[in-house]
Amino acid sequence: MEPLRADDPTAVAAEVVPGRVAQERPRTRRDEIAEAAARYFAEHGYANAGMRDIAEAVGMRGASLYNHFHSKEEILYAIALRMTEDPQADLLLLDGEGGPVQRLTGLVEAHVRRLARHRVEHLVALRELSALTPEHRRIVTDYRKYYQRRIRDVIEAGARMGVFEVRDAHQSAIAVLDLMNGISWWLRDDHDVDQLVDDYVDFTIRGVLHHQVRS
Amino acid sequence: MEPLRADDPTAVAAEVVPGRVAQERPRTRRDEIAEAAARYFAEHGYANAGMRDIAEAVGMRGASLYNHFHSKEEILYAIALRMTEDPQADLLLLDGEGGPVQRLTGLVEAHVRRLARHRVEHLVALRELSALTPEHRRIVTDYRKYYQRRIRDVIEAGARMGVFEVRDAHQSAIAVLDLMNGISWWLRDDHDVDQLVDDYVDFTIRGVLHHQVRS
DNA sequence: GTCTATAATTGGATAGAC
DNA sequence: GTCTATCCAATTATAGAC
Repeated sequence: MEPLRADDPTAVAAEVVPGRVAQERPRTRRDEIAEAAARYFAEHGYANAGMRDIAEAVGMRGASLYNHFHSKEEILYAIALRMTEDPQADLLLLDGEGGPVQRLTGLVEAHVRRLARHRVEHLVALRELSALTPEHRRIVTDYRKYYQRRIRDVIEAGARMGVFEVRDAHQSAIAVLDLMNGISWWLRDDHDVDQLVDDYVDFTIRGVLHHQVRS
Repeated sequence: MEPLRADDPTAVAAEVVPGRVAQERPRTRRDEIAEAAARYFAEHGYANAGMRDIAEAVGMRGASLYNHFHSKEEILYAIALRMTEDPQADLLLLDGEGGPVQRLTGLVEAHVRRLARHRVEHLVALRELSALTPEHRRIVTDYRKYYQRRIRDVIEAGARMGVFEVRDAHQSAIAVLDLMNGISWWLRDDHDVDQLVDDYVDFTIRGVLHHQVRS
């Protein structure tokens, strides 16, 4: 018989409809562990992190972690899931006010700000995908694909209206995402986030998508 | 007493002066193992690859690998070193003919083509940096910093001449590199490389760096 | 240089008291 | 829910024959 444990994160994932705003939950012990683990994973790599290391970082013994997570992989999954699930809420911006330029600009801003806020978790989610179980990896990947598809669609709409100039909206969407996600590899805490946002709106909207600012 | 083994890759690294063309070596058994390992690392992750798995992929037993490498980490290091050392040769293009635009265009082309040729090794070198020993990681990182610095310098030169329009050459160099390196995460073998090169020259030179093609 | 066999250690996970 | 103590599986790496 399976003992009673913390909720399976898979269940949480199933409840969230892409495009819906994720619920703000109260900060639990689980979250605290996941965050400490993310910091450790980011610095030493998932594989080089022992359960004892993670436990120490949060001030308990290795065995106690199993009251909050079934396994080490589940900790990683919780991190990766959060970093792919939460951004789905930002996709509402693509149905918001203005045309494709304003909408996508809003999404880029939100994406970069969120990434700056959760730099380590974001890095871990990107880099350690291959450490997830196939099932968990699939769930995370599906979210990512949906997010990318939505961006491609705005780009396509903008291209049809003549505000973007692209050869292939799919390829451009990839470029925009790679550009933004690259940030998590080198961002430091002392970076000016507003400046960062400005730069990346410029790189993506005016750069990759060749939007001409009308004067 | 240390037994006689394959050359320490560190020694190879020390011989190469950044900016010099790396020697073309005859294809050794070591290279064969490293390539097979890279494919396995790319698919399953470095940590999930056992020496037995790598050995099987190349048609031998686990113990036999130790005739070619001192450790599993050394295999990874050989891969990572090759993927950071070889591109240094392309930096010669930055001292070549034409102005900053032509020179950097040439480098982007070379970079993307090289990346397409060695997609798996490139991905592994990027993603598994944290699995290297601190010493090895430092060597690889130093090469990368030098490469990035050289790109920043051409961008700065182009900006001074008015052919590029950038706020901060350093930040632009990062964006250009992130954009290109992102390719290794999603590239498939059936991709049209010429098309890819055209797209990424456009994304970087005309996009990120805002170079206006004079008509 | 490759093999079989095995040493040695790490590290995820569990048992059961408190 | 946290602890101590421990199990046990996996796996890097070595020994020594061929």
